[in-house]
Amino acid sequence: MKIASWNVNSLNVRLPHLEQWLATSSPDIVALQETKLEDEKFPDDPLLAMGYRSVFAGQKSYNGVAVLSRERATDVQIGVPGLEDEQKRVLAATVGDLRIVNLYVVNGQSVGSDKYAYKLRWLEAVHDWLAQELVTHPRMIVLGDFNIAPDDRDVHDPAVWNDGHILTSRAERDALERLYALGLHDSYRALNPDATQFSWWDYRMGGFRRNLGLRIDLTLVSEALRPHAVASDIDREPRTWDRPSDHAPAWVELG
DNA sequence: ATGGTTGAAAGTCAA
Repeated sequence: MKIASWNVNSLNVRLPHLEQWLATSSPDIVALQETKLEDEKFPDDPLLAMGYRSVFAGQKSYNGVAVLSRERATDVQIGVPGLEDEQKRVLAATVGDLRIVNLYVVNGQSVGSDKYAYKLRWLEAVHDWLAQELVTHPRMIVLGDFNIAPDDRDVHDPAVWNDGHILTSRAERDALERLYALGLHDSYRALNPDATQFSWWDYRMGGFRRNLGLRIDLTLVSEALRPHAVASDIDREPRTWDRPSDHAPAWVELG
């Protein structure tokens, strides 16, 4: 059972890449972020032709999340209950005996900005919600674009990506560690303790060519699933394709 | 990293 996350940065542009990647990687469940598509424009027909059903929550131009699955998804939840947020960043669904929580975490722009404050508030709301959700759904995978690099192993240059920097600031990492404290474990790091591999490279300044990346796309597994997580990796190949997303797919395999 | 690139959209905003 392979479960993946990919920020596609416009599903309209990236559908051919997604199709190619689905054909070769054959995941069972895929969480997509930044689809940037209104729901009526979601390409559910071509995906269904490849054997994937879709549930989605999108908007024009920005944000947008979806879950693709070979098995039908049920109990779809859009957004965090009780959190006022017109931005489509959260989609949860049950697939088989797994609860899938797809997150497109707020970027935050820069430390101290209004968007940074929004990011931290948003993460706190997600934390409180997931604490409740885990009671009823112990077999949970929380995955997506977290827009947080967990520690120095996850950045190309810790001197640059430090406490003063967005995506690596202490408060952001504290928020991520509060999710860990719920029993949500970073499967990639648990299975690859010494590896440095990135999931995002800035389009600018030849970021990918020079491997100036961060690992910000995460697949967290709940305590009940941790013993079943047998492999986790990042597939950087789609980042080499023509007109790529700036993110690569990250995945976890449950045995 | 005080620049630069991409996407959506039609001048900028978000990342």
